[in-house]
Amino acid sequence: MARTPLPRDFFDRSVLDVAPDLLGRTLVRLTEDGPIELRLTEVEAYAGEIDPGSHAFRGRTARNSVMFGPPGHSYVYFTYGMWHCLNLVCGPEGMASGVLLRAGEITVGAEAARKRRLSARHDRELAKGPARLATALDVDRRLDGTDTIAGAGGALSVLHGTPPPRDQVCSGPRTGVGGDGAHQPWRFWIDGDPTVSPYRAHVPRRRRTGSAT
DNA sequence: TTAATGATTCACT
DNA sequence: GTGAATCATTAAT
Repeated sequence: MARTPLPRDFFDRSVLDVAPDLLGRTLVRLTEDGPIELRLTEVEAYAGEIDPGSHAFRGRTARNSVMFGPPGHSYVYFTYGMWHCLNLVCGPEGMASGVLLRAGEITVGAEAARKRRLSARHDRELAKGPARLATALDVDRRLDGTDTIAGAGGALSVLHGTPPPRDQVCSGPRTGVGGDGAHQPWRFWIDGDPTVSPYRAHVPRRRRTGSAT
């Protein structure tokens, strides 16, 4: 049961139902170094065009077009000049909602993950944060739009796994999200898990160039 | 331990 | 031109 792939129906629901339900699931990434498996411990929901924190808030663009497509596909974006982040698109199609995969525990293929995460001092830091997770699993824009329901042999898929008891699922404000959507408790994590990333409030960035004062 | 800051490319306005 | 769903490093406590 635990190794049964999640069906398309799983993702074809409200993102606020899918996000907490993804905790404890198994993400499988087939790399050139072999399979890497990850137990999801932290996620965030982004509710499409009604959510100021979502990339889809200002409508469809070349970058976010996958979010407007069918559920169960991956949405990968590039940010801060060097990092990638991995999302799973939720339904219904056209809602442009998705779940950001923020952290997890590498259960298979830690050796392959370490090769890409040389700064990690402990294995629990391999995927402790969304950009670290993407780096550890060798995820970049080439995987944008990948269908995770394609089944075994696909570059990316999600298995049933072992979800935690309901009372171990916590929720709170999303990390690094400012503006009107900042207060929504749309971040979900497994209570007490050592691979969950630390919360960081949104900080407006100062201009690089420009005069003193 | 926590807080502050530079890195570095791309998409969008 | 501006700012970004972040990370690694350094400095301060």
